[in-house]
Amino acid sequence: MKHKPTSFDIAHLAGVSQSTVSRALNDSPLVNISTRQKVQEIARELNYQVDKNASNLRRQRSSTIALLLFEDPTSDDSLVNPFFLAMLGSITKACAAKGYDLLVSFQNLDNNWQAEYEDSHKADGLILLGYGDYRAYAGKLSQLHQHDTHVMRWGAPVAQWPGISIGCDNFSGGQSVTRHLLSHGYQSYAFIGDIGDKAPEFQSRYEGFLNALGNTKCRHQQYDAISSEEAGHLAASHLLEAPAGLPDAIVCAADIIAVGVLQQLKEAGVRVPEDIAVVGFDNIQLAAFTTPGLTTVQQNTAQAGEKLVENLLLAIEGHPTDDHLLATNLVVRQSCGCRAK
Amino acid sequence: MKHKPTSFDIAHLAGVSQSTVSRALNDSPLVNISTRQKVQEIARELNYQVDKNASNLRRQRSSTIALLLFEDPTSDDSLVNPFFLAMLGSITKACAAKGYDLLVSFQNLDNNWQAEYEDSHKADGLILLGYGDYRAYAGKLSQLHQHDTHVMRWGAPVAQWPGISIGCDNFSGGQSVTRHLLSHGYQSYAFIGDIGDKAPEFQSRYEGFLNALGNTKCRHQQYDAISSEEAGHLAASHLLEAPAGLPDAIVCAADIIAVGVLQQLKEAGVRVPEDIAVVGFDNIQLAAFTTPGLTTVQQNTAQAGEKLVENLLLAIEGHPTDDHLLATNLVVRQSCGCRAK
DNA sequence: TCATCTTATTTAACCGATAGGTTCGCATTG
DNA sequence: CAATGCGAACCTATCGGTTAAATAAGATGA
Repeated sequence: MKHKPTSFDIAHLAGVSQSTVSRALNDSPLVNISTRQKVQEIARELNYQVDKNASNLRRQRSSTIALLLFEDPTSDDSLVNPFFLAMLGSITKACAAKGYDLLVSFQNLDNNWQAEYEDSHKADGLILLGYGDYRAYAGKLSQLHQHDTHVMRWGAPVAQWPGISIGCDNFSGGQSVTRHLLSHGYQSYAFIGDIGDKAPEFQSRYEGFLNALGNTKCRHQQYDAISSEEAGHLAASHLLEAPAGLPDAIVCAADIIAVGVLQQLKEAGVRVPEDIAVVGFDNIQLAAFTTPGLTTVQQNTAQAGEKLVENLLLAIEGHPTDDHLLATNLVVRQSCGCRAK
Repeated sequence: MKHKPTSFDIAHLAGVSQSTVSRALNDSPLVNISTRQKVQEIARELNYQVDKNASNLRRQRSSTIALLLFEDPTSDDSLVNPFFLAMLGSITKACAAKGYDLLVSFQNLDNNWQAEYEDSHKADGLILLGYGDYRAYAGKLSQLHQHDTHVMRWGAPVAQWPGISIGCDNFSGGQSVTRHLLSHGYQSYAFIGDIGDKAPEFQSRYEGFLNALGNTKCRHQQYDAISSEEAGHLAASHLLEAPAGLPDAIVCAADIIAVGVLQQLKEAGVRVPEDIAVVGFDNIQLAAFTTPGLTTVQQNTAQAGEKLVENLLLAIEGHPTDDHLLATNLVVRQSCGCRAK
């Protein structure tokens, strides 16, 4: 057998027409159960596989989703990435469960995603996973939206931005980790992380932080820092030099920042958690290996992937969906002052 | 304009036949340069994109490569993964550069990859990226080979296994890191890592280790360990209990193992590198954050991705290729005894 | 001037599966 | 006995390109 078997080959062997084969393989009730089985049997023997391209062409859909990862070249991706890998894993699995394939690509903002993937029928919809300076692609988003592309974005919902997004509940995450610190009895707090428009996630975390402190008499301050170790260094040294002295606890908007903070404190001879508590956000794998182990907030990536895929498929089928927030999970280690396990 | 523009729409607008449009868009010299430009101009205005499915169907190729990640459920993937993400990044970029798309999927060994991807014309070839117990899929490999699937595998070449593989030069990597330790003047060595058939990479690293020690009078021993932190713990405690006492230096077959070793040594009150040197292999991101920083061997993932894609495309085009080893790069930190930067 | 060769386009045959419409055969019913 | 109903399988147009083969118009040469 030199050439790949087609449905005609099966039709010939089964003594039926080719269209009957197609129906039989799709388990159509229009064809008698016995012929159906006979056809399927032959298909199995021949190792027959329907040609995806022919099928897609005819059905005008690809049963494929494109996952676009876009990165801000200025950010240190080697430290952020693991989170996306976890997402990738859960997204591929969710896609597979729904019978969709996943096309993955790293993108820059210049590309015309709509044209590249949806117009060409390479994919039925897009999932955007990005990090870095978000403002850069707000314009892109509205463009996609205008084209009626089926898009699902990972990240915090932003009122001004068009389209649907799925993200973790940064507010309650920030709230719960702060409450945990409060339960230790700490009186003064510092939040390290940008809270401007370009970092909506950090902003929500900060709001959760503020909300938790709410009616307490605790003092608090805030320092800017992008998502990087260096920014953590810098912010920590500012804290160390502050005339007011160190707070009891530091809430970092991201684990990477916390890692930088821990290093800086260590250099300065400040002990964690004896002298000061430090917590992060993200639960990157590194968090389990810092000394002391970093108490942090974990995002449910498995659920995130499922939700993204699920809602995207709904959108493709024409059902309207809405933004969605996923619950976070407090991961307690030692940096908050809890005893070692 | 309600429906997606097709080549017929362009043909109509340009006043030429549809086939001329197709040729013009493919920059065929068969069509006059002026009509070519006119057609391309119109296509641009309409935001036309060729339908990938139609094109693929006719050309009998998909311009897509499938990347199959398969994992051994017993291994702790959260620690191994970052390496694969780096590979993923370089592979997507290499594919994009060659005009190929990348389909990504996590797989288990039961699936019929050949049928799933190549027979269905979803992809023109496969790249296998796996870890864990390699024996499990040796059989799978020969199956693929029998089917003449176009496959490229990441990993050490194994004589008995069919198919081509691209891997890093584990031998010279093990050799160079061991030589570096020798330059510190250490006299006795331990290698931690499995050296059986199921871990061909570790085996090569071990051989490099032995080769470096070669004619020296240095003593050396070896302990089994799979690629996990726990295995590192265990091996280290064996070392600590050994009547012969601790060696001067430990070469771990993987960074994760080294991380476990470092932890165990720390608990036992053994200082690194003052009392004993420890080195790893892989340069996982964690290696930069251990205390002390882990000296290790880095694999060139960017080059690896390129080579995998390049050779796979060659295979698809029918040109025979051969196994390929990539150079490694020694990353010196403090755990080997070198001063802090 | 007519035959010959280019060059530019068009015609038409696919690629392989899907789905709407139709036909065929057989059983039921007025 | 002819008319009707119905399930099962078949016929055929179609999806949107690609490309070999056919054709038309224009240029070259004897």
